[in-house]
This record gives sequence, structure tokens and C-alpha cells, in this order.
Amino acid sequence: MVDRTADDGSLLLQDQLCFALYAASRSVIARYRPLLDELELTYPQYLVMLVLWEQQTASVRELGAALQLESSTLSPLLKRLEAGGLIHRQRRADDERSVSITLSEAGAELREKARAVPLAIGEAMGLTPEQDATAKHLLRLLTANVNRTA
Amino acid sequence: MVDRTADDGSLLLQDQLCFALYAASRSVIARYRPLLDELELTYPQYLVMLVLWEQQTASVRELGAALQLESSTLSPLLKRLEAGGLIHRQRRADDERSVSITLSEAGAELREKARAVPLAIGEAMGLTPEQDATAKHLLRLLTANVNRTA
DNA sequence: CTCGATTTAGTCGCGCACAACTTAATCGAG
DNA sequence: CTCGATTAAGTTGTGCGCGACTAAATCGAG
Repeated sequence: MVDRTADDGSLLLQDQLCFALYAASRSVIARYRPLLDELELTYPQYLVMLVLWEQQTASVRELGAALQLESSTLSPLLKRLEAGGLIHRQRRADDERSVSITLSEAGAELREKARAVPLAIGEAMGLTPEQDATAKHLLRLLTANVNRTA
Repeated sequence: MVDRTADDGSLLLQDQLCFALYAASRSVIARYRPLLDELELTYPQYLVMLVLWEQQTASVRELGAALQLESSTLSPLLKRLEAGGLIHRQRRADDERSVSITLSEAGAELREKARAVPLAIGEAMGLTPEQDATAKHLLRLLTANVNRTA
């Protein structure tokens, strides 16, 4: 198969980086699914937990900034995490507009069960450390460029 | 920032290729949105149209194979494309289980308006041809690996 | 030829994802 | 101090995306 560059006007599906991206993202998330089912988390919920395991607490706004998600996506998701007993939500005293999200006991404990997940995914992806680093670099560059004048 | 490789058990969001992938995919699709709004298409609908512009006709099964989507995703999407007057759907005479999707006049004509889209996106992504090719290669490798034992 | 297995679309339920909007709290120029 | 502008979170509506399931048509071993 002869690929064309990003610069021509090809309308062929297989020429498009964006489709490779879209397909790869869904494939990786599908790979996560059985692992996250064990933790009773969806993939976006897992991402929220990653942020909280890292920094204990965050506002909805901060979670949105870290994950590039709107409050309209996060609010219901956080409600489900709270219903699942993994987080607490409370209005901040010093700024009643903000809501602090914190880990519950169960949420903090879940971290240990999650430890095995990145390993298993890394193995399934099957890239060399160099390929992994290159891919991350290019994806971040791409994201920054695309968001630049968005 | 010091990145770790895919092989360790880091639970840091920024270390994870999968998050870079997820964020990049959504950013690119968001970039498409205003362009596709002009065509009154969503991104997945646009992908279906790409396949049809390429080969005139396809069954639901073939579209699913090309785009890696389930019939439970495609059936309602195709219903919307039909309601929008871009495609026709008809049971295949030789195998009543299959449904043939074909372009309508309007669907075929939309191709010309879509010509400018890949150019604009390619420009927004801002990768060199080499980077674009590398990214596509790595994403396909990744997807193949992840799906292999799925 | 027959009938259980397979294949193809489709429906349903749930959880994102995002645009558009609302509500409430805070900010800040005058 | 005040009040219009801004900010934070949440609601609503639409369209994916997929698992679980169903219905109907076809296949194929015996």
C-alpha cells in the first residue's frame, strides 16, 4: 500500500492519520476494558482516578484541565464515582463555586489493584521503549498543534 | 518532565501513551467539527462517507470491518445518513441478511465539498511528511498488536 | 432434506463527549 | 460599594460506541 503524505487531498480512508488515531484509541480502550471491569471502572473514570491518586484532591475544573474534558462530561461521571463510593465531593469553603473532589478510603485503596494495569497494557501495545517515546512525542506535538488555533 | 517507558508500572497520567492517544484523537476530531458542520456530517458519518466515496457500495458488515465499528453503532448512524438523504439502504436480493449501502445523488455530490477537508486538517496537524508517516506506522503497529490477542 | 449452528442487522441500555444553556458565586472597573 | 462581566459546576439534548440480546436468513453436517 502506498501512503500519501498529510499534505495532499486524498479522500482514502487508509491515507488518513486521523483514522489511524481514532482506530488506535478505541482499540487501546477496548484492551483496557476487561482489566478495568475488575476495578468496576470505565476508561474515563480510570483517568480521573489516575489524577486523584497523583494529587489527592482536585476541583472539577482542574480535572477538566488535566483530562481535556468539559464539566458537562465530568459532572455525571463524578456523580457515578461518588455513587460507587470511590470519591467524595464537597463545595469549597473559600470559593463556593468550586467543588473539591477527594478520594474516599476505598478510592485510595483501589490504587493497589490498579498497579498491574499499565504493565498489562504496555505489554499488549508491544512497542519498544523508543517507539513508545516517539509515539508519545508525536501525539503531544500533534495535539498541541491542533489545539493551537482551535 | 521525565517520561517513563511503557514497561514500568507508573500510574502517572502524563506517562501514559494511552492518554496521549485518547487526547490526540479527541483534539483532532474537535478540529474536524467546524469543517464537517459545513457538510452536516459528524466525524464517524464522514468516515462512512469516505468508504462509500471510495467504493460506491458496501454492506453494513463491510463498513464495520473497514471502520472497526459494531453494527449497533452503524445501524443508527446509517439511519441518520439515510434521513439526511446521503445514502440508500436496501436488502440484498441474493442474501436477505445483508443490507447494501449506496450513495444517493446528494451523497456522491458531497464528495467535492469534502475535498478541502483533509488539506485543512493536515495543515492544522502541522507534522512533517516524515512525522506523519512515522505516526501512522506506529499507530497501525500499536493497533495490530493490541487487537492481536484481543 | 433437515435442523441446529452461524451470520447479518438491528434494538436496547448505559456511559461518555460536547454544544448550548442555566444557576450561583466571585471579581473588578468605576 | 455596586453592578455588569467572568468563572465554576451542573443540566439538557444529540450522537456515538459497545455489550448483550433478538430476529431472520443462510449454511452445512448427517
